[in-house]
Amino acid sequence: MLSVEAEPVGARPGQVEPGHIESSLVSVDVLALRFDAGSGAVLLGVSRRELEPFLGRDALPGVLLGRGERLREAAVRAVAGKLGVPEGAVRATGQLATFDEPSRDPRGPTLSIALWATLDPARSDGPRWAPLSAVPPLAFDHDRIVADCRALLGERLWRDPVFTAGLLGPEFTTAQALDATEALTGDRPYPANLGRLMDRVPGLRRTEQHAAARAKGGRPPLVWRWEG
Amino acid sequence: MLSVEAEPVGARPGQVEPGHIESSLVSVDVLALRFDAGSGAVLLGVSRRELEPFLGRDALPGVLLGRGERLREAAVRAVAGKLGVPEGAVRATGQLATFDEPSRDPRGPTLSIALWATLDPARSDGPRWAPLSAVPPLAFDHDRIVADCRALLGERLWRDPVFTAGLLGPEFTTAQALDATEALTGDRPYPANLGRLMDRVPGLRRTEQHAAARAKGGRPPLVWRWEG
DNA sequence: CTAATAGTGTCTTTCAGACATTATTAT
DNA sequence: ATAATAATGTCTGAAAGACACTATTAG
Repeated sequence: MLSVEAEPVGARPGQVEPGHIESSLVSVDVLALRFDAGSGAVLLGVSRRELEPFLGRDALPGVLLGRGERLREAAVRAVAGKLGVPEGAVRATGQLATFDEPSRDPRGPTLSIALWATLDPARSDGPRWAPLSAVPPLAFDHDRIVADCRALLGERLWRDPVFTAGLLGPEFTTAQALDATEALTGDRPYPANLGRLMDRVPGLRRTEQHAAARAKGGRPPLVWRWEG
Repeated sequence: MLSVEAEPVGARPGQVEPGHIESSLVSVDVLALRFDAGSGAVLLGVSRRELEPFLGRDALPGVLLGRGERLREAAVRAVAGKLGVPEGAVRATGQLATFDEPSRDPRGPTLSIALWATLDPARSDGPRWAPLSAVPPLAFDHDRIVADCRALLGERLWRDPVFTAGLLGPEFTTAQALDATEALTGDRPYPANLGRLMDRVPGLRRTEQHAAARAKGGRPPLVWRWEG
């Protein structure tokens, strides 16, 4: 299974000889998500490329995985280096999928492991954030990565408390929950139905508090909070 | 917590200097599944290691990913080289999760990308197959990989027609469907309930045919078939 | 008051879970 | 007939979907 083993000899492309390791490079590309409570938008962090290829184009923040480095370390490094987000602002990370098209990077075959990262919006302001529902064209195959992974993120919301709490923060209103759900799934649920769904999320509690009313008037929304 | 699940971000050791690329090796480890229609067992292909480390122990079939090689190619190569299964016997493959514990291989940091592969049982006989419900202790962290991925396989059955058709073959009986579901999820559904679930699987059709009766007598089961 | 926003009650449909009952076969 | 195996009917409860109605705020 590893390089030091002899593979059965036969003319197969991609064959690895013992001692002579020539592997694809591994990059970690991050869907860095930042929930703006004010507008209710889920923002995706993008970075302008300062090198060829795709110089000047937007791209997902990504780094090459270092030897012995863990995926989430690399994701934090990417978010810090490419978006300027301090490491402490990364609330949680997790795997999405791996993209292995050999021609996805013109410099040579590169594996891309896509991770999500949820950020604390108070500590991750910066220049380049795009609403997840209107991401500009990106470099490499990142348009495809975003499209594929957006569906995965939509499935994860409310099912994975670590992701959901990381995205929405320690407390949030029903209105914000509706906005975030719409941003990730493309579909806005009915308030009553989302409320029942949230009642069943482990660790999430409906409080008696109401948030401050909005500028335009209207009943103030309920506050939800994670316990533990 | 499962490695494939979300992780909160904590303290991180180790950094990588840019410009000096020294990446972890990438191995592709395969959960090669073979459904034995006779016994109703889902069998996992394991290979005995012929080199250190873990000499003589069983392990998942795996290979190092070659430069520019696709994950699917590597999975087919692993199954062919380590299990002796001809390439044409691989019906389908897909991603499961990535395991990035740096110490998972004593020879050095190695990323493991776990894939599933479904095999044609008629063309993939061989020496070492273990029921998925009774896998022997494996080398490296493969026990953990199997445990984590078994849950993912259970979720995929009936939801992913490519996986399900690859596992069960072009046609199968209700009894076999019950057995396969029990093997992957650990839970045997009621026949009526599984029948209704299968009625909703796209591309799967309940036929009017009955399979040959079993040796012990009893009503012959219905045959299900994929269309297209 | 009205407009805007949000929460609640409830009906419907879908789906999973759990049987009891009926059907078909070998012996 | 009896045992073995499988299919079917039906009841229950959980969950999603859809909507009408009520509640609370700013102006």
